[in-house]
Amino acid sequence: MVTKTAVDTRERILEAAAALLVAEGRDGLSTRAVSAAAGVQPPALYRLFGDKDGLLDAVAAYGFDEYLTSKRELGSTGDAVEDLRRGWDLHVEFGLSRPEFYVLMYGDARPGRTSPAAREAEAMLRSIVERVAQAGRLRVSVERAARLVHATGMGVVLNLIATPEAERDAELSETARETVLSRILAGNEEPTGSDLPERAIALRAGLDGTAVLTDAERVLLAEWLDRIADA
Amino acid sequence: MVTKTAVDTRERILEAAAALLVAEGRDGLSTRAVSAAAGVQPPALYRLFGDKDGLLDAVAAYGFDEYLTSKRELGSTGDAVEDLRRGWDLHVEFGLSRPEFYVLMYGDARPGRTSPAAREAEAMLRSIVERVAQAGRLRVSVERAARLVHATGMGVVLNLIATPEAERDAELSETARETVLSRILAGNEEPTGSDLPERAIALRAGLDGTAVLTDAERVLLAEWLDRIADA
DNA sequence: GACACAACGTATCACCGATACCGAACGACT
DNA sequence: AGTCGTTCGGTATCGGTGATACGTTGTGTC
Repeated sequence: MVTKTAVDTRERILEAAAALLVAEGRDGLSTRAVSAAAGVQPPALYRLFGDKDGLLDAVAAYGFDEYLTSKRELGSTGDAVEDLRRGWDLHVEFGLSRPEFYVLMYGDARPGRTSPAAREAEAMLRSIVERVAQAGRLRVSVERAARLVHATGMGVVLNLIATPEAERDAELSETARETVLSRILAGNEEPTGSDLPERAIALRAGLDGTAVLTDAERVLLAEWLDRIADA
Repeated sequence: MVTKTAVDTRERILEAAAALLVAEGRDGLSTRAVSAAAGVQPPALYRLFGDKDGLLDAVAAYGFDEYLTSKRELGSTGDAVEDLRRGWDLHVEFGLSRPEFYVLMYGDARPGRTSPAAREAEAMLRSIVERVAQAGRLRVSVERAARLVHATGMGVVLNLIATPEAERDAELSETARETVLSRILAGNEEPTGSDLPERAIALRAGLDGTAVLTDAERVLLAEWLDRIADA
């Protein structure tokens, strides 16, 4: 048997804490229960994690990383937008399949504080968004796009977690995802056909102010738009 | 002096707890600190609120209701969509001006649980969304619209609260709001002129499927739309 | 082989949520 | 009117928690 290093102890504590979290919920994560389950004395936790909050942060990051590595087949698909969709879905899937860890990451909010695991997730998202921007498909700043996606995704997952499983809206995540994407991506969304009239109406409503078209063109355009709108 | 009823005691406890929450943060809300600040014995809390969680729920609802009554001038404007916007802004404003209460409402998430204050906010939102639907301006179900708005709004506020004040995106809320509204509302938003190119792009993207225009008309229309889009 | 230093384990502190139990005040019934 | 039952408020305390002081043991170094 090789020497038992500090990193081993740390890993063992995190494993025990994660198991305890799944088995007994968040309230079961007392320093005593964790130290007992890991076969360690309470002070060891404080030496390794400094604080109970430090321990919780570490447990959250541990669960998150563990999930990520278990899904490591998620590589880049070459299409940055598709990667963004996958990232969203992976995020939601993590939240729903390991709600205790997700809540640990995002749930106990305190003003001005972000858990390291949440920051990690945010950084991953940002790098994907940056690739979308480099592909020329972003229509807002990387900063804003990342924030919008992150905030919305978090809200959706927390909402789903808080909703009893039977009452959940199965399509909420997808709807929110496409809604946000339609806002941040350059306009290449698929034509649904059904909302074509709305687009025509919207365009027609703002037509008066433009100087791009001549009066005659505008009159004819308006007529066509009305036909599309009434179709 | 009139008789000191139980409801008075309850109110006094909630006031003291709310003050304590603002002054010392959430960790300061111990049963002992609250009971001492309210001039009451610890068991009284359990008689009135049953539980510490019950107390926290009551404090959250107290702070939320107090904020609502302080902003009671927010009546119906007659325009349901405008009311929805105001409701969103009021929600965000509450979260940012009283983050401790907001976090109490939404922050300590637990799987399958929703705080009464959050349910109250959700019910208010749903009634507004129902009025939007009655006005014929909703494009998805009331249920889905309400969930989408609520989840997104919550995500935005929690994100803002977690972000240090100096780094916050001042327009994040408005962007998210309009993004969600654009998804759930039927297309009759006011023309701002500046997003005319987007409308032209949107229309052009869906143009191929329509049989309302002749080929020649479509070619000319596409040309005009490109000019508008590039303006 | 002795020593300095770091890691470990015991014991304990102050505090927390929660409750059992007792006494007093109040109202109802005879 | 007097007794009694019931409900409410107060004392004291229980088990448990986060955190740490301090003695002890092991280890690497000179």
